[in-house]
Amino acid sequence: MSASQIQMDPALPPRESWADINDDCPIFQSLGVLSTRSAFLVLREAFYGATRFDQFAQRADISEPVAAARLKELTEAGLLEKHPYREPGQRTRNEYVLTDKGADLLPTLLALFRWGERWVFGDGIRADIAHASCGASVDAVVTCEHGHRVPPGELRFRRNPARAS
Amino acid sequence: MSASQIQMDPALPPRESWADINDDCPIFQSLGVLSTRSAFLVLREAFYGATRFDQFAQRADISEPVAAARLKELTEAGLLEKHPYREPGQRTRNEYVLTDKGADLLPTLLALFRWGERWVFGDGIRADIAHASCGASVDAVVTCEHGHRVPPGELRFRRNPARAS
DNA sequence: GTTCTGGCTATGAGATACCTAAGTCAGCTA
DNA sequence: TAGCTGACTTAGGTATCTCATAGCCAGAAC
Repeated sequence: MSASQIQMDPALPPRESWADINDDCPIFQSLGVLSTRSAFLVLREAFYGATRFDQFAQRADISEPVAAARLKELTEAGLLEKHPYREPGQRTRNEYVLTDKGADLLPTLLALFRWGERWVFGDGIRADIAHASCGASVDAVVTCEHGHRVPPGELRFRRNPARAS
Repeated sequence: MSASQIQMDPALPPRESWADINDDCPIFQSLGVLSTRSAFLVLREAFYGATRFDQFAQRADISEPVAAARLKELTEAGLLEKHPYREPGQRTRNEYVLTDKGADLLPTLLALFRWGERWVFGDGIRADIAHASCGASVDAVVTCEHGHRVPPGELRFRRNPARAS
């Protein structure tokens, strides 16, 4: 096997014989909410500070019906929350803010961001996300609970584990 | 602004006025290859050890035409490589293996995996990915180049930076 | 009351993604 | 030479995603 593959626990049966191969997979489940491009773009804008309907539509460069559909889905899925607010002299409006569940997608978005920089833009860096207090660029780094940086070849998949935490 | 939003460099103009808002965005560019559910599933199986056509189709639980289309796209995009090989008494076949570019999506997939575990499965953990040499669970952790673990509130977005590296 | 504006909603059409079922094709086996 | 098998490909249909355009509605402003 190549160094980029995840080692499978030798005690596991061959993958072909697993039941519910997708229903039991957290990646597949995550894609339930995130299967469309516009969902990623709406979340991107939420992280970049958008809260209002027209901001999402305009900044993500998606049509209003799509923005409405995505905001509704993401709200129903618990990634965004609708908060009514009122500016003086204006009627009540809703703003959409990230919940903890939505905010927890930051490592995923950041990993995608960095991958795109490295492999699509290459050296022509157009933007950067940095640690505000020290100025260094950030990335989503594969790390174990003991704080080790883990190279791909040292990953092992196992089922129903007794988790160390 | 909420603690989950990324701070924008104050020197930047308001986001509404940015040109090429998506063309310049590495997330958007990454979604060019990864906009479908089946692309994620095919990559998942590549990380789990699939190399042959029927393994991808069966293990990802997608139809053969979709598997063929995705393998072709991912190969053309440089995430997978086709390698002819031959087992004794068999004719030549192709195996599909992750390139460096494809393997570099591991943090993204892992981040999605962990998010699904936390927010879809909750405590009913069905699987785990661990550091083989120490046994601890791994995650994709937002970390700066100086090694700091960076909380969401301390992220800052900036454009055309002089990168520290 | 009439107008205006922000925040959606409705409609219809085109592209994409997926499925099942059937077909092709190379090369080993008998 | 006539299967057989693994690796796709083709055909045809449904569902989903997206767009552009147009409409609706609440609540100021006038």
